[in-house]
Amino acid sequence: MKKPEEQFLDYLARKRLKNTSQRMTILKAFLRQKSHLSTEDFYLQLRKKHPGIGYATVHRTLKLFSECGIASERNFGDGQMRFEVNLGNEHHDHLVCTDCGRIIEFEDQQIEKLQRDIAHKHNFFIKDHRLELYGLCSDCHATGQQSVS
Amino acid sequence: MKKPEEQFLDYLARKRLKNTSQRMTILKAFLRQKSHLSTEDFYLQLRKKHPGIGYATVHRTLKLFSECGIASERNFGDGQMRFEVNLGNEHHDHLVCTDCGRIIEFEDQQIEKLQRDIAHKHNFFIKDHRLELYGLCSDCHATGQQSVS
DNA sequence: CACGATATTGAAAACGGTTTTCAACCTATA
DNA sequence: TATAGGTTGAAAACCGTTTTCAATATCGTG
Ligand SMILES: [Mn+2]
Ligand SMILES: [Mn+2]
Ligand SMILES: [Zn+2]
Ligand SMILES: [Zn+2]
Repeated sequence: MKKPEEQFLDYLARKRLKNTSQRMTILKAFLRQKSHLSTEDFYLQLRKKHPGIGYATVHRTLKLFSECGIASERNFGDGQMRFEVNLGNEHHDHLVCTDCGRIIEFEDQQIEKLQRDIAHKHNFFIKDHRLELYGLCSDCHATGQQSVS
Repeated sequence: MKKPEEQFLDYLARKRLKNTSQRMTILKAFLRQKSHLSTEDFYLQLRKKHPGIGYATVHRTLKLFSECGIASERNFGDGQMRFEVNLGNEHHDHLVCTDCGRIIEFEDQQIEKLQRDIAHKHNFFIKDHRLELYGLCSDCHATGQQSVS
């Protein structure tokens, strides 16, 4: 597995795109951030240290990360696109706490197998899938209460 | 299981909402339509026979259907909200053809069980989940070609 | 039935996240 | 350094969803 930095630079070269200071700044920040951040949240974080970089550039660069394979776009149904770093290339799915927003990742080979079985049964060619479990994480469940809103 | 019409009328009564001709027209049309239609598509269909009914009313009424339990909102990641009639109350998941838009429904108790196991393992309380398999349906796969776009 | 309180309607505007536009600017190459 | 062409940030456009608002309809009550 190539390092993310390398993978991104290779992609830029391949597509005759340019290596700019903004792109490198965003890349470093992105690799350091916790994952599953929305574009907006990531931008707000970044802006603290790099107030000169515009939202549009952040947005475009995150899309580049996704195109070159070092990031994945996620959509947890709250109307915001989220991005996460691809560590290795293992697939995983998510538990999403609807109270505190916590995201827990999981992988289950049995489920993946059963999905392939279903697709096969319908003569369906799977290109991608998404499995998300929504509910309350251990912290939010423990109290027996959802946060007062 | 109560009939959808009845369930909707009960809901209106319970919430002290009014039984209007628009709502009844939309209800009848909705129960007749094929499921998984976007608000826009449903509205365009409806407008052919009932040009007087506005988009806002359609939108609001579909939300009412969802609230009273006779419909479910779906989001297949194309940026459009979709609605489907709840036949009975059985849960199901979807195969989504990314080429022709065909939706195939399925239900798999093994997967549901494994999901509960995962939630339990993380001490997570599941309120809802979504599982969608994206790819090519048998028709679109058979040709070996995606449609020329 | 008529009244009046209250809910509903359709058109248009507002909303919110995403994407594009554009003129100034930068990068890579020679 | 000169040039071609990609990049940038701000602002505007976009697009599906939701709200606003004045006119209208519903429905319990007299
Ligand atoms: Mn993840
Ligand atoms: Mn369905
Ligand atoms: Zn939580
Ligand atoms: Zn298809």
